[in-house]
Amino acid sequence: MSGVAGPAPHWPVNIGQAAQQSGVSAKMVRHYESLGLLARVGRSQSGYRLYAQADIHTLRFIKRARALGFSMPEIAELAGLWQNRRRASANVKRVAQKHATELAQRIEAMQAMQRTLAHLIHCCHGDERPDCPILDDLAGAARPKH
Amino acid sequence: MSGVAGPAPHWPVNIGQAAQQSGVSAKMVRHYESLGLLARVGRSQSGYRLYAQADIHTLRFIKRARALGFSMPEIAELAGLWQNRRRASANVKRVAQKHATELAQRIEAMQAMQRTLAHLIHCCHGDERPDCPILDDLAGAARPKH
DNA sequence: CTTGACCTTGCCACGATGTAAAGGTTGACA
DNA sequence: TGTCAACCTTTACATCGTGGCAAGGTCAAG
Repeated sequence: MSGVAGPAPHWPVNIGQAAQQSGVSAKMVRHYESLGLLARVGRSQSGYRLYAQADIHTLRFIKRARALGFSMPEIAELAGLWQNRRRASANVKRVAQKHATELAQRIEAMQAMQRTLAHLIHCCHGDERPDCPILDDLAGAARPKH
Repeated sequence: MSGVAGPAPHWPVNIGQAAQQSGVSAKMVRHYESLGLLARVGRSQSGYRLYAQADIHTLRFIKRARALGFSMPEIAELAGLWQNRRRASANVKRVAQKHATELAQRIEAMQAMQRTLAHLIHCCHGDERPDCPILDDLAGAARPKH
């Protein structure tokens, strides 16, 4: 089963192994736990955290959700739904839809910036002379559009 | 001259007026000063900051550059070029070009997220049943593409 | 017993902005 | 004169996700 390289570790594992298996840094594993995203894991006699395979799955879930840009509260909600066998997929879809909408808005804002930038860059001859439409715009020259 | 509403203030003005005239919050005016973006302004006998019209222009410059997504170090560089009469517009253009490139990369990353999200959302029927391709994806189902 | 790799907790940093606290200044008004 | 509100001052803390460092405990191998 363990498609990852290396000898199959014997479970449960310490945080280093958990980090390696999940691709999440040990630091962030602790952080997720402190946020309540990860159920509090067991501890060894000496206080080391002990992770079962289910915890690794959760960590991978979080990592994938982060890669899609979900915020931590959103991930918390998604993880809750994930572990609830009686969930309605509509709830999951709603969270994803909301995130997608916000993402689209941020993209649009950045694209607006980029359009303006591209225009200014296009207008700037970019030589040794000091005249520069980019600076003129930033200075609020508010010069007529044409 | 003062196209902004209200009676023309008598210069120099306090930070509140400067904030209002420039559209930058008083908090951020102080912050920009601490970053060295704004030349240290004069002070009244009682320690109040005093702003001349040139300072308002600089604040508007910073605000506009922020609106285009430039970082504070980039704005510092741009402001330096702005105030240097012997600048080469090529330097300005280089800064803007670099920013535009980074912006494009971030936009692309977010669009990649959005494409995946849109696909997953499309696949999720979003009803009361628990089956959900969104959660399946997050759980690393890594199901075959078809 | 020592060494080195691992783990623990806790604090600081980023970037840009907001909020809040605790106190000084100013101007108007009774 | 006293008072009050509006303004200013500095300082500290919050965001969000991540990295790094420090001081110390644990464990396994030599």
